[in-house]
Amino acid sequence: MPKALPALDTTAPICCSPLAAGPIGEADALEIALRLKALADPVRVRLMSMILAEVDVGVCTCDLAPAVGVAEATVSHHLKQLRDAGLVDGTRKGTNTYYRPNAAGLGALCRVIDPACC
Amino acid sequence: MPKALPALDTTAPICCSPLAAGPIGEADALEIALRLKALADPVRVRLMSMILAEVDVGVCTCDLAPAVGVAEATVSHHLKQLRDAGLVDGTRKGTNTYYRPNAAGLGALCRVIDPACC
DNA sequence: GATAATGCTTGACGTTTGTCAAGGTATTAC
DNA sequence: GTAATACCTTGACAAACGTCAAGCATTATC
Repeated sequence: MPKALPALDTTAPICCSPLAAGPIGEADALEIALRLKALADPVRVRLMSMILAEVDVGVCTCDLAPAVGVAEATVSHHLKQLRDAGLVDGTRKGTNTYYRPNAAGLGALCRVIDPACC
Repeated sequence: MPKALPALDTTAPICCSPLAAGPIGEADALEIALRLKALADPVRVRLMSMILAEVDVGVCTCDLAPAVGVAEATVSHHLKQLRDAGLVDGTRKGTNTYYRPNAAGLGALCRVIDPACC
């Protein structure tokens, strides 16, 4: 019986010692795990790569849905998770919502995983 | 109805273009997602931090289980996932199995997420 | 206003995942 | 050889997740 995971605000970039700095507490582990989980899905990985590829233009849901081959509602659901994890930003322009990568969130997550990387 | 994820050999470090290099295919996305998923759990994040902290000594299951507060069988289950994802290595010495981080696997995963990081 | 288009939310479903108890397999010590 | 220790595997159950259909909000166009 998995204990229910608490709901947290993960929109801000993760901010704690890197894993290699020593054993971390339950709270920090949960913060890291929630952000990793936000990216740990094939569809979301592909969405992220498309958003990163069009960093200067921005991409809307209607473009992403056919590109990954799932329903628009599902894409919207995935984008919400990426947004809640602070990995992408969405800005509305007219009827379209354009998504861009959140460099701070991605970089912070990367630094936590492997401090030797930077 | 989520389509069943195929089983892959993910013990080798991920080896494909970083996300920011452009839209990636389904196969690569799956490879990345499986490795991220291996780390996307609070217990596994804590286990990883403990293994990283004792990189020169190595840690055995019997030490890890009480430290994270779950049953030994559960720890073994988590360690298997980390091993299958190529993030840690386990070597048996007598009755104990000692775990060490797999720097190549961790570094490669990090590079895929954020190429600006290295 | 009225209509159409785009994106988000809700509900339902089947799959996957995390957890532990119980049993199994080596390896060491006597 | 026997007993004990350490680890892994299997089975079962509950929680979480991915997917889509249907309906709702918001905005643009007429």
